[in-house]
Amino acid sequence: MAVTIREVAEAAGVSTATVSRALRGLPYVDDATRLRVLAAAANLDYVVSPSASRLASGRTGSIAVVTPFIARWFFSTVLSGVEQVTHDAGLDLLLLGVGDPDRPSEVPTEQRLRQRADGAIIVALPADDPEVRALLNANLPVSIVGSLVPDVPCVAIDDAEAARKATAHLLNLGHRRIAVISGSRIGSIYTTQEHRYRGYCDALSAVGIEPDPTLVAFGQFTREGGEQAMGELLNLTLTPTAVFCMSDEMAFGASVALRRRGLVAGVDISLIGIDGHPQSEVIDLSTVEQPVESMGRFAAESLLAVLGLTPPPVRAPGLVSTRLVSRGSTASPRDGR
Amino acid sequence: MAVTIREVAEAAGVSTATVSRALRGLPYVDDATRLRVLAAAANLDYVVSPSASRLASGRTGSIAVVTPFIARWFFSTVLSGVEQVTHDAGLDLLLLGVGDPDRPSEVPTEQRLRQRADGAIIVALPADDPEVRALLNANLPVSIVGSLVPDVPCVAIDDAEAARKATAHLLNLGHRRIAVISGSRIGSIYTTQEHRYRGYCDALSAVGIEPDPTLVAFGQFTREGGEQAMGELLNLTLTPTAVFCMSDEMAFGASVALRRRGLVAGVDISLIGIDGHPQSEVIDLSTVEQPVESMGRFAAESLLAVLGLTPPPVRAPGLVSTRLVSRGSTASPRDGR
DNA sequence: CGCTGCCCTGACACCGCTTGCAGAGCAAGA
DNA sequence: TCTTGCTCTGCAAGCGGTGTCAGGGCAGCG
Repeated sequence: MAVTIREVAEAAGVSTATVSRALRGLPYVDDATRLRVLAAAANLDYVVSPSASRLASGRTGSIAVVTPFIARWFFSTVLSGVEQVTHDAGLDLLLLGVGDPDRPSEVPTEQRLRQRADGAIIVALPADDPEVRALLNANLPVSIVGSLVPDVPCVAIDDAEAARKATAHLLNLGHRRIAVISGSRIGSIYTTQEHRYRGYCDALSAVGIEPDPTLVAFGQFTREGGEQAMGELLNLTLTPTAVFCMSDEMAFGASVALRRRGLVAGVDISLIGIDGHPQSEVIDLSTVEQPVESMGRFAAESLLAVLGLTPPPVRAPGLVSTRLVSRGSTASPRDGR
Repeated sequence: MAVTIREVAEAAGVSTATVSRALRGLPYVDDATRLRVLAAAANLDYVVSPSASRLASGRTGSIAVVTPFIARWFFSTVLSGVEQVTHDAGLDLLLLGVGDPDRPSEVPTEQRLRQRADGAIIVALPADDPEVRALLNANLPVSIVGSLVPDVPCVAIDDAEAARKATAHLLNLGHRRIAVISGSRIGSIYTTQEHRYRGYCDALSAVGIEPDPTLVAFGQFTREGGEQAMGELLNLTLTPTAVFCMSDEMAFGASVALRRRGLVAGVDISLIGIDGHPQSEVIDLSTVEQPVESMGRFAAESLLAVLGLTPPPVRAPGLVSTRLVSRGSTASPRDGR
């Protein structure tokens, strides 16, 4: 069926071992021989069988991305960054969803992962989940996007700082009653929201404001959730003059809630998110931008480096910086509020 | 290192052949034996080596998604649908980007694809591109999202009809000078825009309006492109009263252009897109919705059926229906315009 | 001229699993 | 009792590469 290394060997008049060496650019192959082999291979449209190669060498030539979501902007953008790198490096990219993210028992086991990839990129999975931890402890090369774990290459933003920036921006505009739309009420395994909540509190405390628990709503990091959370905040007797949303998507939902009540973001209530989602510009939403695609690229590059396939990237892993983008959705509070 | 089938065989007191059969649920294995094997395997944390299994059986147990984009909403949403299905079926999902989409010479060759996947899902790639065509002609099981190709399982919307719906909606509201924001000026290999342009023209012709070439702008199917295209339309001496954008993302850009000039969609100019992008609700954009995630799921299910892994899906492949969603961005033209 | 050491090459034993084939055991039918 | 036909199991030959090892050729050196 498919053309095998043996046929190439025969066509080039050498042994299969030599073909293997020539094709992979190993040393100790005469230039003339190598050329003959390359020509024969090209001539026959030969492609090495990855299965055979994997079996024999133990290397899979592919890396896995383990992620709880695929369609959401943050995740697909990370994925896109990863793909650019793996594509250029000639590696296969295996996409492993985690199934229902609220029941993360679907994290692939180390054995399963190791059998199909040389390394894995873990996107925004909680490092203290037992299954994730098991993966990290296993000596499978891993690179992480979205949280910091000691002794593992990571890319993440400083969640607390990003939240502080956003909240401080609102404070600087003169807001004092600032609500926050967080993820889920129950202590989620995802730590992002806790860090961001801390940053929010820190910013308030810094100007002597006591965080008000009634000004916390929960939006599940989804647009719909953000919409509902904003609805709840608007039902308070004393409504906030500004809302810090822990993600742009929730801010989008919040802006829908505002519109439904005839309110305008940046006029009646200020709104800020975190992400730098492309749509934030569309609705003129202030936000704290994070370089998501390069984070994906960087995670992949770090992993390749760990695998010894490339020299290590110039920048050291760790925290990447965020940037406040002030747009029309944030303004000083109106008089009398 | 890893546990092999031999160790399981030994632990269960049977041959490797029996282990293989028992684990895969093949017939002709005594129930008691099967149970013993299963227990031994579980006990040892055994996972079959996919490389070995692939090499021996010729089946890879994985399917490939070939796509020009990953981060864009339509594509990541399709991908998400596909992943749900492959995940449930226990198949590996290989993600193959096409590199720079304007130079689609990076479409993987049949040989390369066949070596690493049992079948492929091709997302929104032009069926008349020579490399894509080569893939389709090869007898590798394939399923297509986004265009219709004879004798291949496909899911797509009727692009012309969707465009007709959108345009007719504007016409019904009383608009007569309706512009269109298309993809790229040069005859792109992607046929989507041609079909949608035809639908636009058809709708106009149906009410006796001659399509006006000066009312066509090009937005590359990106937000930025849509913004620029709308800018051009607004610079016309005789500006349109409504604009049909061939995608929601371009409509998002268009709405930014409007805002920058202090215009309001649905008041000064009507705007409609195609997609049903979740953000369309956020900016109150009228659109023609397509069921993107289920399209991905359906493509995957069809492929599994072709591979003989599942019974064929109930619904026949082909065109899926779209739904006009009328929102605030479309309204009757103001008097005097 | 013989020896050493370096290139280059081929033979061949795996890698871990699947599968065709053959054989054993056993029940049913002749 | 002897076939016949099942069910169940093991043997062993691959699948298509990789990597170790040994060997041949040849230049350099004593």
